[in-house]
Amino acid sequence: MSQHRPAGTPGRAGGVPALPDLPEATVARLPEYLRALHNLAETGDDTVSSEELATAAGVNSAKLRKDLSQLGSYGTRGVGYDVALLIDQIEFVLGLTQRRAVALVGVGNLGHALAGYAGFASRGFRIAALFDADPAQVGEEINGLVVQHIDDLPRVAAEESIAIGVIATPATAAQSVADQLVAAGVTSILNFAPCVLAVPDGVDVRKVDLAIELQILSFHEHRKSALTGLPAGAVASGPAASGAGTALTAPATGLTALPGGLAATGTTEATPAGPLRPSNAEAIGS
Amino acid sequence: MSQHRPAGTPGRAGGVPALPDLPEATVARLPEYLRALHNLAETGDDTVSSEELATAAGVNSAKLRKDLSQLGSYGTRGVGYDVALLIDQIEFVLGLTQRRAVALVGVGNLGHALAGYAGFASRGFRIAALFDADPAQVGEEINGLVVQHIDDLPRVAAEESIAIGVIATPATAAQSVADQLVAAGVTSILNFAPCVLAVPDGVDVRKVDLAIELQILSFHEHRKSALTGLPAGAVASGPAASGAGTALTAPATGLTALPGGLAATGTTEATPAGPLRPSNAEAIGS
DNA sequence: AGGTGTGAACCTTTTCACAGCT
DNA sequence: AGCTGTGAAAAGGTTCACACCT
Repeated sequence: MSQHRPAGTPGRAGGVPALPDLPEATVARLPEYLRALHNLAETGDDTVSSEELATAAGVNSAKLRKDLSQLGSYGTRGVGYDVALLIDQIEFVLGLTQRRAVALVGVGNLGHALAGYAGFASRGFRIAALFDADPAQVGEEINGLVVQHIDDLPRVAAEESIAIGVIATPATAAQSVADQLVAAGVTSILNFAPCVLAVPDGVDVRKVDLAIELQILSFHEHRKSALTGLPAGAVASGPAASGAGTALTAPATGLTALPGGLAATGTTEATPAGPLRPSNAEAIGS
Repeated sequence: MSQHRPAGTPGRAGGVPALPDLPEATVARLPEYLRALHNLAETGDDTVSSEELATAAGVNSAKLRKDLSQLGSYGTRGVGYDVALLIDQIEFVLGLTQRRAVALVGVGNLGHALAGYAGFASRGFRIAALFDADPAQVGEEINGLVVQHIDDLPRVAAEESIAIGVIATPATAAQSVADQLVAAGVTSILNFAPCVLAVPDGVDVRKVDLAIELQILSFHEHRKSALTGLPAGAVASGPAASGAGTALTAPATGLTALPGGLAATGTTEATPAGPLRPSNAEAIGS
């Protein structure tokens, strides 16, 4: 969201004891803690220390404790956190106490897979309807749901109280679909199409772009091979010429040969490859 | 990666003119710029201003300029950026001048969709091999590729120079698959399984968890309805009891009713819903 | 002893605002 | 006149280290 905060009204205001504004970074990690907690609960653990839970969630314990303290969370000093209690807390904060209805638009390749993804159901969501613009797809049954025409969206969205939409259409269709979702009352969108969506204020959009993830990895690959391959100068290949004008100086300017400092720009907390390997019954796929 | 930077060696060291350490936040945005640039190139634009490109990529222009300046990029004051040149620059930095070979493990529901995803091919990657542990799947042909048994990974990875692996297996199998990928020489992993992977130093992991994305949206939904629904006190529903001990005080403690300040914690730059709707020929799905 | 909660230091990222080039 | 490149300020996030509770 853009929404430059009105600059006043930070923490508490009236007499409400609320701790409102969870940092966005914390919000993004809570689901990971939740998953780890469910694993622990399955294996019968009653309490867990910040250290254990942190490892299971792939973060460090300081971060975890700070995150949980934001919830005003109830750990016990000297003991740890009550697993069941913490699950309830996080589920409450994330709004998962109700099973939320989701509309999925676009039942192509990826849409099909998403429609059949068991992880949504097991983690708080119910795919309530499938839509497509292609009449050839309409009527098909996937995983017990019949694909409906996108024009039926407003009616179905109202009937099913759908507030979250998933876009799995080609990029060309995505903006139009987003407009229709918003018109139908959807206020949160998960977008798998590789394009930027314009939406009104108050509507949240998250984007997942599969190719972008790979491109980020590619950067790190490039970086690593620049390090190991050629310790100093001598770049192997410049950019593949694609018809640009001026000579491509910048690549030659550097960026390829790194001096000394080793990459700190990484992506994951590379845990020490050992003990903990939380199993999880949830399957992606068939 | 963890890798606490050795604390010395920041920018340049020897005589190399390099500008090594791109900020990770910048790296994560470069692919988005690249996509936007390709759209512009298709529509015949030769140059683009930071303002235009920023809008097309869903960021603000200050951020874009800072990002591009990190590349030592060649914009022209008073004019803008040369589209073709910038494409080359970014592709070079991201290591996309070679088409990188990717191994995909797990051809279930999601794996199938990924194997058929055209966006990988069009954006710098070649799915070089498909693997599965299930003998029933082995031999199946998907999109022109025959599914091989995971045990063949080392051989194939060497033959095809595979450095990037994608995991689309159930969570239970993911760690073992990751180990096998690493053993086969893979140094970057994109993980779709809902679990944390332990990998050695020097291996990058990125994770995409579909349910987590929805849960983050759910939080914002929860937040919005807390705002509109009940301006002051009176929470409608506490957490669904799930067998915890102590009374669930914290939820009652607040978090539900927000005082004044409007949400700034959002997810997207909510662009003003208007002009620009970059079309893009890339399709997710069939 | 063991482990949470948290102020304070530190680092990264974003935003501002403007000098300086074309 | 227009637009990039960039220092400096502000905001946001992470890590440290320890007081304090059980």
